[in-house]
Amino acid sequence: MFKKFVEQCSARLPYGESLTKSLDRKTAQREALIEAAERIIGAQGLQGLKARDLAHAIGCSLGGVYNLVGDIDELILHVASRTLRSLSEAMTAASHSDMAPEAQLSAIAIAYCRFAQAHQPLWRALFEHRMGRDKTLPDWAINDQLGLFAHVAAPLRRLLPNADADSLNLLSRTLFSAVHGIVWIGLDEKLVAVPVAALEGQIETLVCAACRGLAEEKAFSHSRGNA
Amino acid sequence: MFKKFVEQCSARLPYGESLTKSLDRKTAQREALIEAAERIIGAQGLQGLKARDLAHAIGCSLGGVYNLVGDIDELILHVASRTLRSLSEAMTAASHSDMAPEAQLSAIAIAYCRFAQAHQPLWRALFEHRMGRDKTLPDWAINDQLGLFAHVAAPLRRLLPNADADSLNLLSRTLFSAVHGIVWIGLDEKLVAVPVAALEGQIETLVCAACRGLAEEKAFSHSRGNA
DNA sequence: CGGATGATTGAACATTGTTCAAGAAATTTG
DNA sequence: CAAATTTCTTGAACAATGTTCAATCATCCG
Repeated sequence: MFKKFVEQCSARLPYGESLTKSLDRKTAQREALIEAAERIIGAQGLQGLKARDLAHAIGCSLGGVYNLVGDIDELILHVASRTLRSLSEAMTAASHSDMAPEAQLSAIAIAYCRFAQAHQPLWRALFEHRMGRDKTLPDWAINDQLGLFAHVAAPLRRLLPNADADSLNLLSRTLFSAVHGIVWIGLDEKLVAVPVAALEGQIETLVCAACRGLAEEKAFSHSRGNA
Repeated sequence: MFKKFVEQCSARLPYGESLTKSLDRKTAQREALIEAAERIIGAQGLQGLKARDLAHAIGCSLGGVYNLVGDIDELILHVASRTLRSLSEAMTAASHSDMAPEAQLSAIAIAYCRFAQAHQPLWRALFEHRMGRDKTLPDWAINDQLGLFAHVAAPLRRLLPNADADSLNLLSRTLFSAVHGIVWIGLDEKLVAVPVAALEGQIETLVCAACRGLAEEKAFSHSRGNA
């Protein structure tokens, strides 16, 4: 009876060393799985991701995939997490706090646009993927996404020194989302694609216009703080 | 030999009257199919649309679905077309050209947001749906979507009387996309949802700020017309 | 080595979209 | 009306895919 054995010595792990060794191997293989998934999504989009291809890519059997990861959804979430990390890095790299706030916001937005172009399938996967119904998004995945808005918050605070923290949070999200929308629709092959030069120009135009308009909004701290 | 018969009198349709009658019945059933699909997507989202359910819903066999419509993708496109029509109507209804341009643009944006809330699954389906690979979007579907930008163009022209037509087209698209992005991310259950009141407030804030910023941009017609 | 335990496998299942040969229905012709 | 011809409809079959799990294999301890 294995159960009894475990109950007797739950503190000491059975097969102590080998367990960790096999765990290491498992996490390594899991990493390989995530990387394979990333490659596939990057090349063929979310739709191209097939359990059998993954199994073949990392050299294990079909069932093996499912003891590295609970689910294909979970796997996609891991890829998304990676994508968000590199996206975040790209935005950080473009964000110089010695610029004027509008220029910094523009630069962040342009960086977002470039990243989206350069890794379109991975980037689209971030927003296309819907959890299979009833399954709910784990917290870490949500927090990853919220981190994106943070990039916008700092320059925005400099732009609007009178705004309170809640307004700034909301506005960060809003400005980010606006740029996201422009890029999303601008790169959509479904519609007539906008030339990329024009797209970046539009982003800059809108970000600058919004900045100017926001900065002018008198006393952003109180009267205009819409609920 | 039927072929020979057809060739002999290609002008007169064989089974003349009955052909049109059966065509009528077919288009009627097709309409029913589209409506059923609309109901299902509206209730359960794109993922909930199953060929077998559709067959059952309109009382025909599984195969029958495929001689009303070539494809599930095509069916979704028809539903999307309907959704775009009602969305367009909602925006038109909210758009009063006796308002100040900024107010009109705000009103259109708010109408977009309300429609999206009220018909979230149908609205999301517009942007979530990707054509199965290699299949390409028919022209009528593309034109449907481009029509949305037009709502923004008229008030924008009043706001920026000096802007040339190309700039206006691009800017319409940009402004629309920005609002779209705000709504898309604002309503995303994946992230912490923004309260709807706040969402509408944000839309208004951004649209107004952008309008002010754009209007100030001196001589929008020439120097600043980014490529 | 032998037995116990964990890991891996791949065959089997469930769910889908899609096709198509065969049967049913309808329409024309004689 | 009956036969012939054409069209429509059907649902069984297929292919692709995610997921599970009993059986097999590998590994580790004594």
